[in-house]
Amino acid sequence: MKRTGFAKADCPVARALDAIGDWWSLLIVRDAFDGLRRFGDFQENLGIAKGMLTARLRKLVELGVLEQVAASDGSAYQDYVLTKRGRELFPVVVSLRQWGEANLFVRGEPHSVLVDAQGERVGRLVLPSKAGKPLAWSDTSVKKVARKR
Amino acid sequence: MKRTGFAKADCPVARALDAIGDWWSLLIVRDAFDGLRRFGDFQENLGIAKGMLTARLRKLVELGVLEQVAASDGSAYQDYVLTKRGRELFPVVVSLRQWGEANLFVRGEPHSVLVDAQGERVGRLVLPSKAGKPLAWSDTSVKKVARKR
DNA sequence: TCGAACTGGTCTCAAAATAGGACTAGACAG
DNA sequence: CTGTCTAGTCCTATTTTGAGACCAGTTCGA
Repeated sequence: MKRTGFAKADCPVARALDAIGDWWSLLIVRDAFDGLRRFGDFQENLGIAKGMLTARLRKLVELGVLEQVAASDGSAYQDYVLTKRGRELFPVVVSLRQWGEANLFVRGEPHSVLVDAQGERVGRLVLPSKAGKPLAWSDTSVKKVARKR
Repeated sequence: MKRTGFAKADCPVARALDAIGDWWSLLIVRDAFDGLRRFGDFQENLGIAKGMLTARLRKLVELGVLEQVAASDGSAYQDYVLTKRGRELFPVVVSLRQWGEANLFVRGEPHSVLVDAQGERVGRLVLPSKAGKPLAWSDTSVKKVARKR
């Protein structure tokens, strides 16, 4: 009766969700992109139970998404910062943001926005094709690997 | 002691995760992108408990991600198909796939791949800038809305 | 046309995950 | 030194999940 896992799935989507697809992990990553680094910062900002946060941070460190480094303020404490692997989650966070913006706010309702260095709102993520035209869902399909026996 | 919710958060990422950020919803959506439509197909393919699946499908229909339509095979049953809102989750699923491919498989380990109409593997998602150069995490920041009082 | 099997659920129970808070060891500030 | 802050650990109550028994309506096969 264990929670079902997908760590061994053939599908990268399933593995990704197995690794970071819980209620908290991506919010922690989002906060890390926002510059939060300390245990207490995450805990206060998310309102997460401390035991939960401890467990999630540990898992994210194990996965290589975050790493612990000496605190940037010179104290004896530790910071949690994104690794390269963690920073590669950027498109995941951005795609969720864009879907949420477009679908979960009533017109005119305020929300935080992602801006570039000039303060301009960024455009939408696109999946480029060889030809240069962005690919839509209907232009693609998933090629499965042969099933194990 | 209810599971904490983010349905009212200012941050679109938090709302998106509140809506679809659980263990099953995005896998159901992925399967829908793969062409699955029937209750039994999802149940068999995911190995999800029926009660869970019933609850998740109901929630996805409520959210407007899926809708129930008369079965395409002419039987008296129903199909679950992606709505426009559901199809807009495509970049979310693709970004998870790409992160999973790059980070959760050992070299040479087989996995399913996303291909275009010609059978070519698709490229990576990019966040375009005005200038045409793709934006990276470090080129962006989140502008928060003023806190409610 | 009838019985068997399939479909899409509901219901129940036990196991696992989560929320919330009390408690604590070491760091730090005055 | 003393009190406070940080980053946890540990405990308990509650919620969520997993697994499967059960069931009504639909479809199939002979």
